[in-house]
Amino acid sequence: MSSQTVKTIPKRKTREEILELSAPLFARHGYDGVSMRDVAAAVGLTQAALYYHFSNKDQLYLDAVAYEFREKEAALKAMLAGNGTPWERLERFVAGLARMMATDKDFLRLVQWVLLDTDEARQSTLAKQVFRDMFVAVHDLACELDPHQDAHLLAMSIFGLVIFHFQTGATRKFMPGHRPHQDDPEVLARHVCELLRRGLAAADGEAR
Amino acid sequence: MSSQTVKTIPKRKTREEILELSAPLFARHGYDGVSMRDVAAAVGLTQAALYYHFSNKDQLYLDAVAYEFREKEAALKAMLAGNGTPWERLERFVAGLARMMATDKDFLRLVQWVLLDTDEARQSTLAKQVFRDMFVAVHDLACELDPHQDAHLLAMSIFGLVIFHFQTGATRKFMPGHRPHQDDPEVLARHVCELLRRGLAAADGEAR
DNA sequence: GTCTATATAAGGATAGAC
DNA sequence: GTCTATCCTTATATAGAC
Repeated sequence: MSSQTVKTIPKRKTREEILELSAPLFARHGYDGVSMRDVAAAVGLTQAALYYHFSNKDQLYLDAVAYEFREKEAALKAMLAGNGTPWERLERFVAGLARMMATDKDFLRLVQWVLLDTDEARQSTLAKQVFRDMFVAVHDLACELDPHQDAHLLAMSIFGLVIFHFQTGATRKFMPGHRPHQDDPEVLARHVCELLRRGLAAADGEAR
Repeated sequence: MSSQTVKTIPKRKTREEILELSAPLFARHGYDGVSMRDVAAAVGLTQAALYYHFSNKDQLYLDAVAYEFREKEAALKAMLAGNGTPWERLERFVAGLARMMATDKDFLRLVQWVLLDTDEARQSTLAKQVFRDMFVAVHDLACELDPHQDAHLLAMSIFGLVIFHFQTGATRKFMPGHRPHQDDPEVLARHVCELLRRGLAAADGEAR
């Protein structure tokens, strides 16, 4: 029945599929490490078809990264929403961020690529788009936690404490004192929160 | 007079020059972002000449990174040597690392590229070669600072607190609360040491 | 040691049929 | 929307002269 072309249903499906399948490629190999041929092969199309959906490789990359980041936006915001004391919210955020970094390696790697990007325009676009909201929220939280500190530095330190552990994930296992349970995001979150709360002062009265 | 060929004098000069000039290129654009043509142009040779000194691009890259890392090794070790209380040594190290990261952007970027490398062999080689000695020293220092904590996690946190600030250097200026003096390595070092010493407990008796 | 010239492959991108 | 076919550029690497 119905010889009429049923073209209203699968509309725009391909474009999203391209973004979804190319994002992991860019995450693993970076912009220069992925060719249009690679993307086409992953999606199951020819190169030429990609140019129907995106004007060029740069645009495809930019959209793929933005797509991946948009996917994470809701989750990231949820971590910082809600109520409770500043410390409770900090603990919730640190635990959530750690869990996300442990779970979605591609997202972490895309962040790293963006940080290494030398294209000013591309970097500022993506930075503002992804990092800014996130940073603002943590920045405000930092203000509440300790009004006397530099909130900018403190917010960055909070991110760094969590993210750096996962950035070094692959090389950490060659370092002394490594034990598997340190890869557990909950263990890391506890470590970070404890450090933020009291520093090293918790220990016995070691020299100053 | 000696008609014998006097080949002992200018030996190996070109090879080192290639390494010295290509390392900044790889630092800025990564392995895939630099072609043999680029390197040749930077050194003032033709592509073909590069293959006299290195068997292929991979080897050139590996040697260039190792060369750059070896250059930094002495400076890094000096930071951790010497005597004093653990806290004094920590402060000296944090300040030195911050200054190095602020000064030598190329070195920082090479570290980031290595962390993103998906080639297991290449990564483990470089990681052990550069990071390990460094990490061991900080790890031992962490043990002295607080024997009750996980020294592995603590050492990584110390690195992360310093390095992450510089990794985000280019994007930090788009974030709220940014002021130029935060880029000063001394300011950062003080912030990090203060955080490590007392955490946020320094503030007034905020909740918990 | 470095050059010129070239082989061979891979890359981004477009034209035009269907 | 997707294909085939193709163009042009850039890339790694080698051969052989000097």
